Amino acid sequence: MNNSELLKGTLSTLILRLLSEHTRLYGYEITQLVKERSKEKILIKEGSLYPALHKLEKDGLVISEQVNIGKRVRRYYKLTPPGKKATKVYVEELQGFLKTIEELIFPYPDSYEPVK
Amino acid sequence: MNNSELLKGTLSTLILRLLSEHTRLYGYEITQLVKERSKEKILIKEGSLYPALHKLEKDGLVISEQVNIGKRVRRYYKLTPPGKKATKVYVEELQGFLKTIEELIFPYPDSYEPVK
DNA sequence: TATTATACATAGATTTACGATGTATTGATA
DNA sequence: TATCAATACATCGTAAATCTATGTATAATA
Repeated sequence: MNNSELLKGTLSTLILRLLSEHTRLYGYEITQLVKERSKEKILIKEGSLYPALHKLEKDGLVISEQVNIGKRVRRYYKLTPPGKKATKVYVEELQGFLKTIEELIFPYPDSYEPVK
Repeated sequence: MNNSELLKGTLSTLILRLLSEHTRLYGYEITQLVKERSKEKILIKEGSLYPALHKLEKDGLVISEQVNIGKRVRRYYKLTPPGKKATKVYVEELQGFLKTIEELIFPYPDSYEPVK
């Protein structure tokens, strides 16, 4: 068990959520943003990020735009209208899931009766 | 995105946690317990549960004991001493992760400055 | 000049949960 | 009594997601 396992299923929601609070973001910027805002606890690897971004684009939830910064290439991503709707749905789903897991993980009232 | 993806990485911790609050549990009982306590929101499938239990046993975190109930067989699982320690570690790790994700997902102060 | 940071990308391995399937007993009900 | 749902175990093959490792290249800094 490690963060990478726990991260599964939450990464795309996380990306969408971050995009929903910024006009546009590029890959490296996302990794730094997550790193900073999670206090180094979540470090998204390129091998996870780029495939995830490509999938989001393939699914029409984000669109990308290549920008030249000097000789360097930067690919900016932003939400599409369907992406904005999906973000709302996914975030709510994730919040619900987190709440459910917390209720299961944290101590609970002793109302449980074993299956007979 | 669905619960099964979100569940990844949390299932074994969930099982360990439930075992830490009961002397012993058997497979089917665990599915029902999770179903009940999650208000039907998390339904653990046999195809997930048994491999997970077997892995926990292989790793020495739980031990099982076969009990005959009439002609039917029941396999009870309980924590080993290392399993108890691991439970504590995993649960804390999961709680930390949930907290981190929540902080990332929920609205945050606008202190962020884009990477230059 | 060498190293670190920036910035993209992908191939292959690993992990994990699920769907489908199988076996068998028990209890309810038609 | 026959049938179906619930109980109870298990495994195989698949799909999805992330990581490691690797590669390319530019920019900044020591």
